[in-house]
Amino acid sequence: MALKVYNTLSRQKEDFVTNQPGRVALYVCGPNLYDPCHVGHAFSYIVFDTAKRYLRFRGYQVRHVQNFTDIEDRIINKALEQKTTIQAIGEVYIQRFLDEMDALNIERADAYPRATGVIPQIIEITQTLIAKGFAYAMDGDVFFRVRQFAGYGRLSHRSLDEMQAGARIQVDERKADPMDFALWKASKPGEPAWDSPWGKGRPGWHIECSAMNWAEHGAQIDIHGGGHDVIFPHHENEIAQSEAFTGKAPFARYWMHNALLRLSGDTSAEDKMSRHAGNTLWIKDALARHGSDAIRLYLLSTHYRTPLAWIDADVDATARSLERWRTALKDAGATQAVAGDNALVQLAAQTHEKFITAMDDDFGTPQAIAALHDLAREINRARDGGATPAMLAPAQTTLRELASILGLTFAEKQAELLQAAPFIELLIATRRDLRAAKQYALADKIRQDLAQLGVVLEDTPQGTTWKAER
RNA sequence: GGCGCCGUGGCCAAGUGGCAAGGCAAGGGUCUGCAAAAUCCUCACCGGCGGUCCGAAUCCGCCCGGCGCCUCCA
Repeated sequence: MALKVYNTLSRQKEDFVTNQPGRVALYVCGPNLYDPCHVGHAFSYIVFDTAKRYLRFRGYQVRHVQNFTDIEDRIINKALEQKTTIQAIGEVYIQRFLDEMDALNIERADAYPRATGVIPQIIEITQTLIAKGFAYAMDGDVFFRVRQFAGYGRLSHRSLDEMQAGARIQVDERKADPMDFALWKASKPGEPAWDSPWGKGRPGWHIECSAMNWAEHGAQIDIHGGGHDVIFPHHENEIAQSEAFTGKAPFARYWMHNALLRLSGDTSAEDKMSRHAGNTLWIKDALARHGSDAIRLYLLSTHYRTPLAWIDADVDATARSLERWRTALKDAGATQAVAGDNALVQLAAQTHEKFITAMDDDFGTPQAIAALHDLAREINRARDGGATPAMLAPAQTTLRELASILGLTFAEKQAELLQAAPFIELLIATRRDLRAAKQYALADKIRQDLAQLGVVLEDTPQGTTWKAER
C-alpha cells in the first residue's frame, strides 16, 4: 500500500517517491498581490494544505514554501492609481491573506518568499541563462530562448509549432521566437526598478518562482502545486528556466494542479472564478456566511482534479451534514477511553484503513469523507443504543483525528457564549422544574426565547443539553 | 485551429470491466409532553447511438450538451 499522486507531467498516477526519503519539498504558487483572494484561491490552498497534512500523517516531514508575487503590472498600476508604493499594496494584501488563511485553518507555510526579495537570485539566474545560451538581451529586456530548451511543452503537452503564439496579443518583434518570454524587463519611467547588468529593470513574469524555489529548496523539489490555469505558460516556463539554469532534472518530481472553481454569474452559464473577470466571491464573504469547516468539507467533497461550481445552497447542505459529526463528537474526551473490542472500536479501525486507502489514491477526499460519515453514524447509533461515553471515546478520537487531516476544527460556537453558560444552565434547571410540574407552556417559552438568542435546547433521556445555533 | 476536462437519483458527488459509496432534500417509522437532535426504512441502471467483451456507468467510435488552457490568472 503506497501513496499515489497524479502527475500532470505524465498524466498518470505515480507512486510517490521523494528525492530524500521521508522528506517532501513542497512549493505552491501563491497569489499575486493586487487584490484580495477569492474562494478559488481558497480551494487551491485548502487542497494543498490537506495534502500536506496527509503527507505528514503518513510520516513525511514536509517543508512548504509559498510565494508572494509582489511585483507585477497590475500591482504597479494599482500603486500608481492610489499614489502609494507596491510595498504598501503588498503589505495590505499579505496581511489580509494570512488572516484569511488562518480563518480557513490553512497551516502557515514554512517560508513566504517575495519576488522582490530574490532580485539578486533572479539576476544571477538570468545571467547564467544568457551565458549558457538559453537567453538573450535586447535593449534592456532579457528573453528566454524557448527553442533552445528541448523539453519545452512537456508539461502542458503541446508543441511549439502547434501553439498560436500571439493569437490574441501582439508579439514583440524583437523576439527570436514568438513564444520566447521575458526574464527581465526594462523599466519604464516611474516604475519600481532595480539595477542590473542590462540597466534599470524588474523581473519578468515567471522567473520569480524559479528563483524562490532555488533559494528556498535548491535545484530540485518534490511537489510543485498550483491551479490548473497556471500550467501554461507559468509552470512550463518555470521548468524551462530552472532546468536550463541548474542543469538538473526534473525540477519538480510531481506537478499537482487543482481543477478550477466556477461561480454562477448573472448569466446562466457558470464561469471560472477569476479576479480580472470580476467573477469572484471573496474569501472574507464566504467565511462570513459559512464558516471554515463547512467551506473545507464542501470543497473537499469533490476530488481536487474535478472542476466544481461554488453553490451557496450546497455549502449550506454540507454544513448541515457537519452537524451530525458534531453530534457524534459530543462530550468527546470527557471520559477516559476504555480499551475494549466492541464493534465500534473495530469500525474505527476499519475507518482508519478506508481513510488511508482513499487518501493514498491521489488524495481521494470524497471517499475519505464518506468513510467518516459512516463512522459518525455508527457513533450516534451506539449512543442511541446506550453506549457509555467511555465506549464511544475511541471512535470519537479516530473521527476527530482523521477529520483534522481535512483541516476540520469543530470549533465550538459555544466558546462565544461561554460567559453566559451559568445563566443558560440556570434557565435549563428552571425549565426542568417547570416540565416536572407539567408547566409546558412556560417551559416551551424558555426554549423559544433562548432559541431567539441563538441557544438551542435539546431534551434527551439524560437531561437537557444546549448548543449554539450554527 | 491545437491541447484537455466534464455529463451518474430532485440537488451535490464517488466509482473507471463483474450485481451503482457518501451527503443534502423528500416520504414513512422509532424516540419524545411538544420540539429538536439522533437513528431506521424507501428513493438511480449511469447524456444519446453503435461497437468490443461471457460481462461496461467503467474500453473504442460517432453525436449532443457544458467547461478550461493556448493572454495575466489558484
